[in-house]
Amino acid sequence: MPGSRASVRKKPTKRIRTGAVIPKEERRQQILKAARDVFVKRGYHQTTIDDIVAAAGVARGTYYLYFEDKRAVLSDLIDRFAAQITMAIQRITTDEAERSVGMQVRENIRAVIGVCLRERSMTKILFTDATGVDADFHRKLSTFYDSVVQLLTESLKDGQALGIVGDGEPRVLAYLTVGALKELLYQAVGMGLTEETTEVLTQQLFVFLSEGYLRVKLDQAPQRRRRTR
Amino acid sequence: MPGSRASVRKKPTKRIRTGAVIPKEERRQQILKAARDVFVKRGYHQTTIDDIVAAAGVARGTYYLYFEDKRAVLSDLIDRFAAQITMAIQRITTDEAERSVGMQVRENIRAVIGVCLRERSMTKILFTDATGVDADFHRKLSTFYDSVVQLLTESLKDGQALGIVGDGEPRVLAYLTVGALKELLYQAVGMGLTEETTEVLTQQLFVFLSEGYLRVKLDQAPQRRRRTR
DNA sequence: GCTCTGACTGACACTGACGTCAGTGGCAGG
DNA sequence: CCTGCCACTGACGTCAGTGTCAGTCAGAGC
Repeated sequence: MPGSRASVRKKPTKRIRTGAVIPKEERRQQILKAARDVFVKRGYHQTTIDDIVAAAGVARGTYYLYFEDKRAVLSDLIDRFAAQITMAIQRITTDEAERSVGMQVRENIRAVIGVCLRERSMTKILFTDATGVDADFHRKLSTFYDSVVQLLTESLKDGQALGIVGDGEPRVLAYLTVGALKELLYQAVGMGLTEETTEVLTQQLFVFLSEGYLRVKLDQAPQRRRRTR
Repeated sequence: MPGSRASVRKKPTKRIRTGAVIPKEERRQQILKAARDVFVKRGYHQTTIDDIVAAAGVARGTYYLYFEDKRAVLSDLIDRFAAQITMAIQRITTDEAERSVGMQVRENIRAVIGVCLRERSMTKILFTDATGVDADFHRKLSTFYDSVVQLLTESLKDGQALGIVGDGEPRVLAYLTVGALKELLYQAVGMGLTEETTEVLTQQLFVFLSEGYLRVKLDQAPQRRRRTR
């Protein structure tokens, strides 16, 4: 097989567009941005490398100078987005007097919603494409989710010890919370809601976490504490 | 191109396995079941038709006798599953005295969780693969979700009129509820929980919807009713 | 026993996406 | 002006997966 590729290559047509020479990192960004846009429009699985390079205005070969394959761009995009979300979350403290726990919780909700509404494209990609790519990718994603859930779970456990959080399996409560938030964001982004609605959504979720919404008497099932009001 | 396929076909090797002749519908089920199992194991996008027919123990050609393409099996599987879920949900009535609204809500939660834990594979497929297949499929899925959300939204609206449901935008509350349930199910299935945990999960979600879990004073934000306890 | 039917089979032709790499040209340094 | 460098280009070979269809065979009907 060595050297057997002695065939004459047709010279690459006439004109070579030769995009302006551009700082490395900038070109990388250019491709990432293009990929993101195409992913949102067509969906990750429907997208081909050709789609991406066409959108980025570079040649197929250039793409492979910056990324291993299609997964690599997605991976990079998700990493950055996950980092943004992680950074938006602040660990809750009980000792600092100026910001009550309630305020801190609210602040976290607000921050996450803010990031997701600011990065609408990425939010959509995270929820609709990042899932079901392949086993490796799934592991990566799970790790991210787990870290969020883990943090939340611990906070809830602490909260329970302090009587700030009602009872229930902390991990389950964490899932319920994250699930509610995810769906809210997914739908918000899908409906085209922008950053301006952050406040409203934050409030709704906060109230939901604080008091639920069912005001109903259970006549037969085991009655739980506090049904008076 | 017409007739140009005049080449001699090699006779299909020696032995033709020729699976027993079997009632049409049965064979269809056989393929569906095999597809489901493979989808769960490899994920929809990683699965090829060859994987499916190998698992089903039929020939490639047979597959195309029963399904248009790969999407078609998935579509069929999801349709059946969606139907099961839809049927599990009972519209809530306020007039019948014997089963309180609370019980009916609980019953619905229990039923949905029951179906999903009984059909673990399908639950996993629905949540991890059904998303991001293609535009048409996405529309189909959205229609299903929307019908569920719509039903829930209307129920919540009715509930608010009766004072059974706290205030808040009904549609948003519906999203929060569905989101919480989805995540709970996804994680439960992922952790290998079985039908036996239905009761526990139902209880947790019900309590969550009834009273949330945050028991915290908001010192600065607009105070909402009922913070005493 | 013979024929006819139709479910079933699997080799084949085809396609579309992939990753490569020989070649191009702008530019910095001599 | 020349030369070497290197970011960039795009045509090419490859291949995995698809859908088809000529061919096979089991069993029903005569």
